[in-house]
Amino acid sequence: MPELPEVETVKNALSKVVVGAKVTNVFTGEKKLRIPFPNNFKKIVIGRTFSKPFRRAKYCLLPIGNFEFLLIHLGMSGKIRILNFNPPPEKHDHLIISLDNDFHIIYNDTRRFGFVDIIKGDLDKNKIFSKLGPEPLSAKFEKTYLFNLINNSSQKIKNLLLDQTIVAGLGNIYVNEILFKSLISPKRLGKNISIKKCEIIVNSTKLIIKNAINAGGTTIKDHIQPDGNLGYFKNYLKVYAKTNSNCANCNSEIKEVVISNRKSYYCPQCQR
DNA sequence: AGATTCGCCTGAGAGC
DNA sequence: TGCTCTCAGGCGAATC
Repeated sequence: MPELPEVETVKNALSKVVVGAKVTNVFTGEKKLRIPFPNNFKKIVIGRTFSKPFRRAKYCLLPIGNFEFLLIHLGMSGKIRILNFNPPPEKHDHLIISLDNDFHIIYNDTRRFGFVDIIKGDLDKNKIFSKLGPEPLSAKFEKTYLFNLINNSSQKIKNLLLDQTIVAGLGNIYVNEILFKSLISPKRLGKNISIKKCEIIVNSTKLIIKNAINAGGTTIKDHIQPDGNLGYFKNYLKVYAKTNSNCANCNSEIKEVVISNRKSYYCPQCQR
């Protein structure tokens, strides 16, 4: 389930092979992703040269020209493989981009919640990107910013942290871990969180996201790094999918509860 | 307008 | 064994 650290891992891997490389061929599968490939996709992409990829929230952007980008979103089950030979398409391979340096970028997505698109123009004016909140690792994501956005809210903190317009890139796994580290219940309402607690949340977020990036993301079921390795942050998870195991702090049982149709895992003793 | 729910999709795993 | 059911969850659309 690719969240920010998983996409960061993908972006870093792509950066090593695509910069300065020219697209020589493009394969697209028959099946429609969440958004279909744009018209003339192959025509647009073939012959283009990539410059340095970057990431915003859970999106990976590969510049292919002036204010023009190949946009990749991995959805739930999207994976990138990078190979130095031209592979026959496997099941759920939806896109293969062949480069003049003999590397091949493969987009594979079992559940097809992801998409690949081409966008143009200033990102600040883009429909997707203009709405996103700050990156969790940026200076803009700090306690006063968070406090001002949530201190009138009757929504649960779990939902507020998943809201991409508040902070961009967090998903279910990391929000569970962040709230555990912050000792705050996922059910606590935004308006009942002090600025001091906001500071704790912000610091926990930055630490967990940094550590997850360093570990190559989290492999629960779907995520693999583009080199085929797993994401090792799974080894550091304290609560996510740990129902009935023991809390690392107090040894009492981790509980699960459904909030807005999504599983939350927490320690009722430690998290208030 | 803000909050909540639904639908998209496949495969793994549970239960019978 | 094989069928049916449930679950995973990012995100935008639909609905309350």
